Amino acid sequence: MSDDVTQTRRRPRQARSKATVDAILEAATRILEAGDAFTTNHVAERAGVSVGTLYQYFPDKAAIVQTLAARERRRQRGAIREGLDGDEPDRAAIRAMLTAFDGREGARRAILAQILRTPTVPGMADQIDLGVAPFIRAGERPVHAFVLSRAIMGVVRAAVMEDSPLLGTQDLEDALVRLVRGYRDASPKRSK
Amino acid sequence: MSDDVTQTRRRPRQARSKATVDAILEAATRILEAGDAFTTNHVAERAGVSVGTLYQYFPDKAAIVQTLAARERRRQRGAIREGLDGDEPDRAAIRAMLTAFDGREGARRAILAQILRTPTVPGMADQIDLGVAPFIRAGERPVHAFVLSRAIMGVVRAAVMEDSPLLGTQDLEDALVRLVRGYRDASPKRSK
Amino acid sequence: MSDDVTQTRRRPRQARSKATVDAILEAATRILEAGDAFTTNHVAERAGVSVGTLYQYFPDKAAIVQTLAARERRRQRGAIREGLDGDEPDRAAIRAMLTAFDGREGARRAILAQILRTPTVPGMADQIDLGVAPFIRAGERPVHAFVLSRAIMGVVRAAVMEDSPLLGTQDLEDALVRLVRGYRDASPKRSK
Amino acid sequence: MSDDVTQTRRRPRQARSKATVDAILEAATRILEAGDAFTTNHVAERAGVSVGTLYQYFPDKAAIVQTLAARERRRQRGAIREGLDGDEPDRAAIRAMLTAFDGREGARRAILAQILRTPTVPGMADQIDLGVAPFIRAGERPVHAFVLSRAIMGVVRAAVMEDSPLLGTQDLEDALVRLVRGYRDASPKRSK
DNA sequence: AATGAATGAGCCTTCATTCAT
DNA sequence: AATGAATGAAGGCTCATTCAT
Repeated sequence: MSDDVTQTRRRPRQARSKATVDAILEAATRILEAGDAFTTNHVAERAGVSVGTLYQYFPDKAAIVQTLAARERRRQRGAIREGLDGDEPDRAAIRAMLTAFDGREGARRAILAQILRTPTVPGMADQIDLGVAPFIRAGERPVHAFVLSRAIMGVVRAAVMEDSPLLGTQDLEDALVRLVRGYRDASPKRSK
Repeated sequence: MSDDVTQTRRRPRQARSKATVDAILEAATRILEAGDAFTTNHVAERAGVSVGTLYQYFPDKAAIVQTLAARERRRQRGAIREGLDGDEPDRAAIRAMLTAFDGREGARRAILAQILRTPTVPGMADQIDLGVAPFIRAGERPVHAFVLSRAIMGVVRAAVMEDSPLLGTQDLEDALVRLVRGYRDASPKRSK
Repeated sequence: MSDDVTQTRRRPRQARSKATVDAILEAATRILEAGDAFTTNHVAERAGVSVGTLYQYFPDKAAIVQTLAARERRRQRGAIREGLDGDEPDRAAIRAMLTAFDGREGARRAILAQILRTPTVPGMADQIDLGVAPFIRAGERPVHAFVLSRAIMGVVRAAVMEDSPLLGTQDLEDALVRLVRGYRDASPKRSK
Repeated sequence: MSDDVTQTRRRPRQARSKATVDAILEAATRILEAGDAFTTNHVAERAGVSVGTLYQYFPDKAAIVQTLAARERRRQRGAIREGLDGDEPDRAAIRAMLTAFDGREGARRAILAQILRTPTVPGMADQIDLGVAPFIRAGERPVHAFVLSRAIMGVVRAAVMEDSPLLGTQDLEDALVRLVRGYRDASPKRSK
């Protein structure tokens, strides 16, 4: 539906709309990145539009964050998929996740923080599970996908939020790979 | 003992004071639990005291959360220590962490969320590292403590925040133990 | 012109804005005049706008007072300048200062009091010095400008604040002129 | 009445009271001096008594300031009187006023500021007038006492409040003397 | 007399959202 | 479609004052 890429002539308004939405999201990102107060008025101002316009495209403030979060998720998933063909898909996936935070760490961290702060960002978890597919042996039960995905996310989130010096190091990547492989290869002993 | 980060304005020396502080903390817990708006006025009201009284014992709103968080941490650490003597200290520790969230999950989750929401809750990370000591082989580098502790925290947090049905199951406990042991026993291969 | 210390948040470009700002300042004046509690909420209410609107035009409470003060200063300076061409510029200046308080003494007094009460109303003194130029002989040292200007201000302030019956009388004007001329013509004897 | 210096045995309570009052006033002074928040709780605490006790001796906060102000006035008046016998009584008086602010300028300034801030400090003006007696020729009308006293006070106040470098200089003293003598010797010309 | 815990009205300020233009 | 002035509920916090002990 909204994926319609057809190039018709009669979409000048929609083009403009797209530009406006982009401007708003870009502004939101920059504000988050800068650590400035994330208010609708600021976002609108920085986007060069009026608050009124902002509310024409987003029902409320949370919607902006959700959109940002969705974009982030999509990006990650894409990156992970790309690595599926290589000979170390798990490492590739981890590298993808970590790399995502290299460039504009500030913005990512802020988005992350904002997401954590926003009560309703549903579906987040499911999305993550998908992304973690490569880590799991076929046929394993859901609990394993859950544990592995949350474990990795936990480490990445902590590294970003705590501004850890480990971010960007080979050490961290190796450790995460070890985490995944160790889990996969360990015998699922039950408690006695 | 010496880890009480709480900055009380007035040391509650008298019985009445102690009761008041407890009432406030109890009210705060209940409000967090109920998901109601966590405002100083609400907390005070629910505690049956005036805002002024509240501010007589806590310098600001964040201090309340910090106190709650400190209590939680202390509890966890104690539980972990107890398990150190058994024959499966790692499992004991994990069980302790998970069990902590059994009873009043709502409150715990809320406290957790509130902590995440409160910018300044320093030392949290270090505390966590300490608790994770039993998982790590002596002599391992810091990166390992970091990764393991955050991984576990990530899983626990996710389970609590997402209200996962896995919470309280043997499956989850087993999976976490596997995570820890797998990591510990895996050979720390470097990337090529 | 360039002395507008006021830091307006939003420049009132539109007619409505201007009207709003005026309403706020007028309300502030009336409240000060009436001796009512000078709170942002009261000012807004009396101005017939919401607090939010008030804060759209003034960054904080102090800014309102500053604006009022700036207006007052500007008025006085203008009046003093006008008298510079006459044959009794010193008398003209004094008359200007005194006259300023004739009409709405209550308001002026309140503004004065409020200024004294507001910690940060910088530059006030310098402004005064300028206004006192006509009283001083060219080449005199700074101490003289200081003493004369503060002396006059002291008298005027006292008359206004104490609600002196002398206010508006020829006597007071004469006495002030005498103060200025006496000082100017006295030989600057040093102490022995 | 309260000047009764008789040393009876039966005044232990009153002695203690006196000590308490002094402690409170001393604490108030120190707080004013330090620029700390001048609140009744702070004053009581610093005085080593409870707020309740403070309110036992002072009906309200303003009373504390008034007492401080009264003390200050008394001190000044005394100093001025002492100089009346010398050959330059006017200079002596001025020196007395200025000297008063030498030692603990901070406190004086604060008291001054506090006085200005406190709406009801009645009688202040009259007291001042008395002190200025030496400046005025016998038989002059009230307006002259008013103008001269307020002029001097204005200069002193400004010097103190603006923390002028002139404070303590011979220049300032000379200028004030000049102000007084110039006024006294000037012919009281009327306006045309 | 003294204590100090408790009070609560009230202050300043923010910001998501609306709606007339 | 866009604008942006206006709204006002709500929040965190202070502090003079009271009163049971």
